[in-house]
Amino acid sequence: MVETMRFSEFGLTTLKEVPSDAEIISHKLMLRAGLIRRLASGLFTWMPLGLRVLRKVEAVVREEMNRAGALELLMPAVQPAELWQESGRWDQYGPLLLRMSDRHSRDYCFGPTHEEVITDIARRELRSYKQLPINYYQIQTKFRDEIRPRFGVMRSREFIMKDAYSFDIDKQGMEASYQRMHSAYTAIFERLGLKFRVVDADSGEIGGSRSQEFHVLADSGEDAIAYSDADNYASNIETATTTPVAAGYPDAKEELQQVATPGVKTIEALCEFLKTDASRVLKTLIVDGTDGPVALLLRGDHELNAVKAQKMPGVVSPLTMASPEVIAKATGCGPGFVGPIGLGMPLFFDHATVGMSDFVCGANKKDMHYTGANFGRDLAIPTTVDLRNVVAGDPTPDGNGTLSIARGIEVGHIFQLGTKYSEAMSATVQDPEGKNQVMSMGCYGIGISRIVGAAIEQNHDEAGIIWPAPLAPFDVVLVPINLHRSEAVRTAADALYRELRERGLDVLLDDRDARPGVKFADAELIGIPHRLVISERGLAAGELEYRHRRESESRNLKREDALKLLE
RNA sequence: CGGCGUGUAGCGCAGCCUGGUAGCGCAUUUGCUUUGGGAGCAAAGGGUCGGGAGUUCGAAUCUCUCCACGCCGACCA
Repeated sequence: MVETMRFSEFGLTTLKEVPSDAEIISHKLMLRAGLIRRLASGLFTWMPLGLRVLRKVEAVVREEMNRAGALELLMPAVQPAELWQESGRWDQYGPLLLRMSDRHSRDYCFGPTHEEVITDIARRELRSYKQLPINYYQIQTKFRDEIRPRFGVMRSREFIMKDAYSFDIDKQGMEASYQRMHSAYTAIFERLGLKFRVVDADSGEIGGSRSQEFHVLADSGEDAIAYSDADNYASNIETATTTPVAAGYPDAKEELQQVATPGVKTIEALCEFLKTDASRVLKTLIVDGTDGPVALLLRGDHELNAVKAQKMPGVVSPLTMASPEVIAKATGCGPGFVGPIGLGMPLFFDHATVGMSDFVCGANKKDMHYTGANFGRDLAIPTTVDLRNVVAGDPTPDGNGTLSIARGIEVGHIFQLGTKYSEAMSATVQDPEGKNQVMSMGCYGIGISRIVGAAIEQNHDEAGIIWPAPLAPFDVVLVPINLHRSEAVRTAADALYRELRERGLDVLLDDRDARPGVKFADAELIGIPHRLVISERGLAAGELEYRHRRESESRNLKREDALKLLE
């Protein structure tokens, strides 16, 4: 049966008004253009038009993965708890993991990722180093019970992901496999026509050593990335570092003084109250530690970086701010008035506190702060560590460039896992000497459904979506004017429709008995790259009116020239 | 998980304060007119007013409770 590409039979309903819960542009446009419909929080149906786009993304990903030598398979979405207990993640993963049990009260989860399953496959299938390297991948529905699903398919709970897992005999092999995926990912995002950037990243829950993220650049992105074109440095803000600008400490000019600051608990309020700047305030954050609370000290205008902080010795991970009760017990005052002077707990000072003098900090007494505090006099000069988020203008780690900050949507993430899972689950092969070796793994994800949203964030205008050609649900839309009244238009439209399809193009024929304005508006909303208008007027002149979705003016072309343009 | 907010026709909303048996726009259906940028006129269909309980002669409206959804926060001294 021939696939229907006639608008009247396509079951597409577009919306003039947007459901009020849509926040970002891609979510709004996906609903208006009829790509998706929401079922429940974080759950979406892909409607026929949206599914076509999703399939196009999959096709590109699949082609490039195959080209890179990866093997496609399909694992179950539902996974037994035993495997997760074996890797230790059943207890570690937390509420993001959707757990369930069957009629025999056996525990399962809906897979948020598949390291355990693939490692189980690998330890059963792979016996010899001769079978390596090998890279398995799948395109699968995943479920993560997100704290707060939002932005449509960008942060949904159920989503489609391409995940790949490489197995090598040793670290060198793993690094080569990783590099191959790095290249494949670069090829994928280039082919999809998206502006993206590769950045260093934290490996988080998954674990392992090296990891990099692929970000589609968009202001609505949930991640901040720090980069410098001067020396090619790029990192997620979670892991971005800078060079400590190690100045000495200026001599103290002020005396240490206690001042009453009743009810002044925030840096902002403190600056207002004391008429000073946040950069002249030392802020003290108390977090839970393995042996009681720990203090983290930052310049007042800097933000704590949780990923860095939870790596400090004695700090619990994930990072948890100490409760007011704990703070009161440890400091004798409530939150808002804590300072490092005379504070009896481990102190970690951020690099950027070096060089602070005559600063303001809490006095460890309710409603009191110190002014004129100085290192070397009021408290010892500390060794400093990296605790904060970098900010625009900071030098790059090697000091050759300056950091800029951009926002991105994480669409790909590649990891060098090493032996974390293979060791826990005894995934070994025999090496040439006949000894069992634990395999080295890599894992590589691409958010298929998220890419659709990300592409729209990057490609739209007031009228609607502007698909990059490789993602477009249709290549061409035919808009016949007065189709239902003009025999000539109908004949020409049908002929053109057949001819273009024979040439292998995805053609949408807008055969609705609607006014031209309605058809134009819908064609623009759903973002088809090429538009051909067929009218009696044009036919008389042997011409078709052509307009590319990115162009603002249409032009009349001879039929043959128009066809050539679409090749 | 905490704070705030919202649930009334497929979608967007009004009505709720001050209780009296539900309305507007878009969409849908029919007819006529119109036909190159989201047409006009006329008519029609479509609602357990999120669920339950209560107050009342009477509840979309007041009270309680549950549910769903959204926004903000969970980075702060």
